[in-house]
Amino acid sequence: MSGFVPGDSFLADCPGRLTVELIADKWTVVVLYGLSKGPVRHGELIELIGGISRKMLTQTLRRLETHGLITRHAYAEVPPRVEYELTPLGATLIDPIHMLTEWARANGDAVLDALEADPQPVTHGD
Amino acid sequence: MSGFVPGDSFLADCPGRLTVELIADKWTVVVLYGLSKGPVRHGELIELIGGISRKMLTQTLRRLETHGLITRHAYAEVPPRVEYELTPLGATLIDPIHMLTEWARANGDAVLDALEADPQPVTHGD
DNA sequence: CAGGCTATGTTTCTGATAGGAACCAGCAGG
DNA sequence: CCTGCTGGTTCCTATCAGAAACATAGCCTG
Repeated sequence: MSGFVPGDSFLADCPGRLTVELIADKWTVVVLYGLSKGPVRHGELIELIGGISRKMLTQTLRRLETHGLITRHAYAEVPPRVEYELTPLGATLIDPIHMLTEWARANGDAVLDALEADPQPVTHGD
Repeated sequence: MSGFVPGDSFLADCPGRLTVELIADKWTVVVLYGLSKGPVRHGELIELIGGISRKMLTQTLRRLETHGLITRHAYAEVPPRVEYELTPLGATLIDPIHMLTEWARANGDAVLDALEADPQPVTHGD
């Protein structure tokens, strides 16, 4: 192998690995980013994120809630108002998430550029 | 909204957002982590990662390759030997990835703990 | 008072995707 | 000739994502 020592690896069935699989998700990262500036409403997230359906947003928020990363505060008003907010635990995720998003912002063009340059051999295509 | 200014947001259809969706993926993060120490063979990744099928690994590697994050070097030997390695661009992802994995390693227990504590209302379950 | 509006969430249906297992290539060795 | 090694692909199915319609529940309008 390469330089992996037993205790170093989260590459197995362990809490760390499961947690990576929890947040390493298309919508999860974006939602957490959307919550990184403070409490946000459901509808605000829909507009802010763009492209996510209500279903996926609710589903993602629920998962984060049950994992203790965000809280859900529903005000008993009409029309309903629901705010989501990072928990202290969830707040510690802001830094990693921001590093990722900053990297994407900085290198997004290079990545898409490489994609254009590679006309994808299409090994078994057609 | 909260504190999002127009230029700040990657929350739209832009290179940054697309790139986040590229790497914010269950296997992608783990594979990149597996490659972070140097060139690794296909079979090594299978064992190292654990739980990934050859199909998903190949698929993930191909996607990373076409996006310019890794290179694939196939040696014309028998039995075949194929090594994957981060490109310079891909290497700049190590820091963000490691921050994420370190967070997961540190907080994995807390996350799973919260999951146990929340017996998930099961809104429409059953 | 009927009907529409609001914001959140759920249901339904369908197309895409992940996952597993079997199969393929190509050569070395018994 | 048959087996094994390694990387990769194909097939099939269970699961998931996405879109759109429906549900709720009170307020506002006509």
